[in-house]
Amino acid sequence: MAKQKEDRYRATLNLPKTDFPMKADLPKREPETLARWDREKLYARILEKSKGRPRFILHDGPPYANGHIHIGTAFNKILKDLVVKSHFMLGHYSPYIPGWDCHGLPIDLQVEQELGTDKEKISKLEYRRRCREHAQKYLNIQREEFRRLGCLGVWEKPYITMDYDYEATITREFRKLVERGFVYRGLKPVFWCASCQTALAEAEVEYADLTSPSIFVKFAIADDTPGLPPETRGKKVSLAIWTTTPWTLVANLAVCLHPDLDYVAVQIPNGEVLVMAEGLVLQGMAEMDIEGYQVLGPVSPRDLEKKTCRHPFLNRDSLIILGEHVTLEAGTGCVHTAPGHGQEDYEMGLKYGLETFSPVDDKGRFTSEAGYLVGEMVFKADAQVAAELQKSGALLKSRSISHSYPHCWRCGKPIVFRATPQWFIGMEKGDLRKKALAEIKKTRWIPAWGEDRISGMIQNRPDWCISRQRIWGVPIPAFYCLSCGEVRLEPALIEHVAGIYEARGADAWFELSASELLPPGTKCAKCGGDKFEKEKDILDVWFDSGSSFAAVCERRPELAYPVELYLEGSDQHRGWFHSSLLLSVGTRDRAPYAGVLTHGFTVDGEGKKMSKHLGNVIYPSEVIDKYGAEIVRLWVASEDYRDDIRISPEILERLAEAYRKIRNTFRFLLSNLYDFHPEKDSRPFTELPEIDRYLLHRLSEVEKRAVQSYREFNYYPVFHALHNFCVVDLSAFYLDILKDRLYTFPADSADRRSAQTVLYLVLENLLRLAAPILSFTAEEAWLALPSLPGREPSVHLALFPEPRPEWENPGLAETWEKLIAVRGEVLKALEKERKEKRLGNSLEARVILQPPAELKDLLSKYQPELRYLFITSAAEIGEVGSGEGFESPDLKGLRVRVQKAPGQKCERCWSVSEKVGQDSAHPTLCERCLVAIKKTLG
RNA sequence: GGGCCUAUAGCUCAGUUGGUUAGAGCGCCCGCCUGAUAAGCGUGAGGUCGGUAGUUCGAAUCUACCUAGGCCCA
Repeated sequence: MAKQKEDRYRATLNLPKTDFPMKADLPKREPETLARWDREKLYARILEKSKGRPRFILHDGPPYANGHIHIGTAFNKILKDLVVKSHFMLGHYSPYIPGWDCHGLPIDLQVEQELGTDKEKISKLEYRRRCREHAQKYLNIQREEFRRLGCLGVWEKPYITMDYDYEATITREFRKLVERGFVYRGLKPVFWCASCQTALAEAEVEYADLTSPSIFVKFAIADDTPGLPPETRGKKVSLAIWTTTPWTLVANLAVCLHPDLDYVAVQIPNGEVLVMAEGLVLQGMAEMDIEGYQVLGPVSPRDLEKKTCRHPFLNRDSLIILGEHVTLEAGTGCVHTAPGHGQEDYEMGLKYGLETFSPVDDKGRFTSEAGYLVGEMVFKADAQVAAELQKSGALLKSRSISHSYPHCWRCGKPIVFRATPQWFIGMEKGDLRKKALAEIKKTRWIPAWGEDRISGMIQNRPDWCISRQRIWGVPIPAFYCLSCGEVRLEPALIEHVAGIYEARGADAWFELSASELLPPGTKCAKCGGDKFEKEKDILDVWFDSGSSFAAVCERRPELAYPVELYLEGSDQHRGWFHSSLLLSVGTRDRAPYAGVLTHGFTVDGEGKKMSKHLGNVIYPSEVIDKYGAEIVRLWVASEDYRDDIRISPEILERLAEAYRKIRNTFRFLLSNLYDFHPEKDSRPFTELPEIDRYLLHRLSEVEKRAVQSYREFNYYPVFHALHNFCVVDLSAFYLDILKDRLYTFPADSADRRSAQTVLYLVLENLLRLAAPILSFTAEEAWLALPSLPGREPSVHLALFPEPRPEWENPGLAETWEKLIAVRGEVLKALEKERKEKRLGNSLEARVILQPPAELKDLLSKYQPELRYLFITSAAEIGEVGSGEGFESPDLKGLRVRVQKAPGQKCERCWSVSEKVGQDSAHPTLCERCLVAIKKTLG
């Protein structure tokens, strides 16, 4: 209590007081808050409280249960949390059920690698058990990582695609598609390892240099084919093609030209004519060692379309087709096309109705369809094909080259591209493509260009190949008759299997025999046989996650179908949005969502992709350890997610600074509310001083802006509005001016209580507005608010502030904005004096204003307020001679003179007054403080 | 190579239907205060709007091309 001499009156001031720490200590405090939320079952209470309100469902896109989360995953989850929390506070029922995608290749491959050669020793069932374990392990890890970010949701009961129930639903959704006739079996080329006798996924293929034959071959065409120049008449004309896989010529069905490239007919010394792309003549002739050739004239590729050429050594024709994939990079511009042996070839084959011809068996040997080459290994057949070409005179040139070629990552052998039977969902069946496109139009895409993007993809995509030759997934529930080979893919049988899955999961497919999986007494409809074999393929994982609207939204009582929003990165236009749309349209004739929001990808400070190689990777765990999850949340809220999202040490440092400013503002507000009881001390709005009402006007503007932005899923305007309000309106203006009133006026005076009324309202409302973003800090400050019965025990149980029309006062705002502009000029004048070393603290000053005509009335009217507004000891209206004082460059005609304020500095309030010393009992106090302490001391 | 998208001060963002010296906050420089103190306040300096060429009386804002970057295909 014993104050120093110069602090005699300190005890009579109402200085700020609070336990709310300036230092956030987020990495330490956040886990404590999370634990408390857990204990108090905060999320259950939120759901309970909002039950019955209009639903707003954000359906979670399941991340893949593999590895730790990265900064992009964190961004995505926090963005979802902003949507969900803000919609709760907007007055919705917005339950969030997180999910995980558990089946699929990445886990399958990882488990396979971990097993190494042990894979051969264990059963498929045991293998799947290990995959399940792996998925569960990472699901648990990621769940903790997501929770640590402060994201709320039903974490104890998420949806999991490997749950038995979910697996049964996948199978039932598949059944519906079968029922509706979307599913068919067809051929499609896949990577095939002849040594392992297995199909390979893209990820299982490694590229390495390989020496291959490089041959140029003639495909003869009639000399009177339209599109050829007249000079070719009577000559032997051929399309020249180039290939590095001669054996695939056996399966050649077409030669492809680019519709828009220039082609020419070239006569070579033996009198024959070759057709090739003009841009490749020079290079091609050199490679074929042909000299002395002569270009006869242009060839029109479009005229050649659907004409035929002659297979070089088999007794059949090949079709001439057009494709945009043809390039001038190598070869001749005429591309040998074997639909059974190449992806582009396959697609071109579909387009032109060619057979997916692939006369090669599992072991990489030609089948009888290949005629005399039957039984021959395809790579070994290269030489025989070359010999055949030589014999028929179609071989232009043969040499060998070294190039990059796909190899099996297990056995290291070169692989082949080979057509195998696969299961498909037909895009044209039941107008699937058309219906999907129509549904896209009805959906709200945020940003709007998402519509073009996904429409383009749906427009151009081939049929969906849904079969995968792996183990870790949901089996395709087809059966094959062992005696006649007939395929059985029937709704009733599928439904039977789905029923089994409910109790035992899809493992049952591997555990039970075909007869155990089929209803008793099932017989082959064709041959009457009763022995069946199970399909070996599983479903594409996109089928799993794409079924979530059925497995989750329709089945969880708190959710519904369709939902309001799907929200993921823009890669999901090809992924989850896409598969969900096709499955939902295929089974229910509508999109599963009313809206789809996409965000960009996280990149570094320069806008470059993050990679270990570049050393620019930022890990969420590191940011959390250094700054806290709150800063990650602030980052998510501060960036415009429509574009790529940048993150760098500098960005984080800036955000940490912005955070400190906001936190300190909260703290300062709290520290001046220690003796304020909202119920009994609040002053009526109409009796508040003008500046207080002006501040509430500003607050209502910020509220409107922020709430509107939340409604539109725009978060960075909220961040900017809150930050700017704290910095500009509060810290630099209102609070700075208010200190005098808060500290020096009697504690219970109307003036001080008015100020506190505003501070309380400002803080209480700012915390609500900040809560979705600064979930930890808003809660911490909320709990430090002066107590008020009936207030929600957590800020996350509160709603956003209601609009306050009575606070809005544009006329008042206009007046005060003018005063603030004058204030700015006065501050410049004061700063000028300070530079001249004539002034330190502004309270040493008296300012004299000479206003221009348009400000004269205003400033005269507010003259008594001005000294407080400027935080000087006096402010008067008067004459300032030209050339004297400070002339405002912005407010034309405003002149400001700064003088030393006359009198002495009051020991208590520090302002300078000529009336200091009037009372001999308090010789160091000014007139204002005399009044104040008499009230305070009684 | 194709589809979709992005490009305003060191950072995060504003810039209505093209029209006076392109704005805000932060950061930075310098200074003040010491009753928000690992705080608070103030002044100031920084962009010609990714580049080029057009349309126009006039463009950051419209068009074309180019460059850089991102996602998805190939």
